[in-house]
Amino acid sequence: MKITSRLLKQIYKVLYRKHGHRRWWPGDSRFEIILGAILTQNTSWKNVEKAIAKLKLHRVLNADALYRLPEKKLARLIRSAGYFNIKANRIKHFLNFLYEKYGGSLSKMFTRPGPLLRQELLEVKGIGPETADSILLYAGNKPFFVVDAYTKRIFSRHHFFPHTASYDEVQAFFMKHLPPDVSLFNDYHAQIVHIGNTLCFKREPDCNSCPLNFLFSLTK
DNA sequence: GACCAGGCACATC
DNA sequence: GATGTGCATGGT
Repeated sequence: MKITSRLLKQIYKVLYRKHGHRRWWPGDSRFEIILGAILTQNTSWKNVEKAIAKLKLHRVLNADALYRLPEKKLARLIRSAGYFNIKANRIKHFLNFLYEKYGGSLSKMFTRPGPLLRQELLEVKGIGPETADSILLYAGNKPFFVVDAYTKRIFSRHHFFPHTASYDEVQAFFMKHLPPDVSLFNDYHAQIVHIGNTLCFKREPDCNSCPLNFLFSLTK
């Protein structure tokens, strides 16, 4: 318990020393962060950036404009992010939720206590646990640890938990062993994505290019 | 041309 | 509860 906690903190320290604070989420506004969280579902960030740039170019990267924009047009604008029909629909579901429940105000939405807001977000079609937690943490500054494919892959491969662990189990693991610090949760996830993006994923257990093998070699 | 990317909903067993 | 499938573009 204590050892795991120390190890997780140590891992973060090594990553922080190597990369500095990653300054996440990339985005100029809370609304942009939320949109990015939906657009990046199972999609590389580069493709999302193009879609966001297009929304900016067409001056619709705000709740009011997007709420009024027909879904078909939205789908065309976000084409580069992949799954564009599905994602346009998901964005519309979120906007309907935002307007019906909070009059279109993110400030109002984020006055809601974290656990309650998380529940509400999960009821929006198209917002699953990772997207909800990304919204809560990166747009709302609420201490929810974001779990993604890299987090599961890297840490299960190093036996912190079985690879079959569910999202909630993995999240509970990190939140049990780390203090509920928004800045720490913010950067920890960002660091994990960074090593996930930059290092290889060979299947050999002793591959020194694999993220945590690489980390442990630094901590020795 | 195969494989992957910062998931999610839905069907089926 | 676990497992499989569709959704889609763009980079390697």
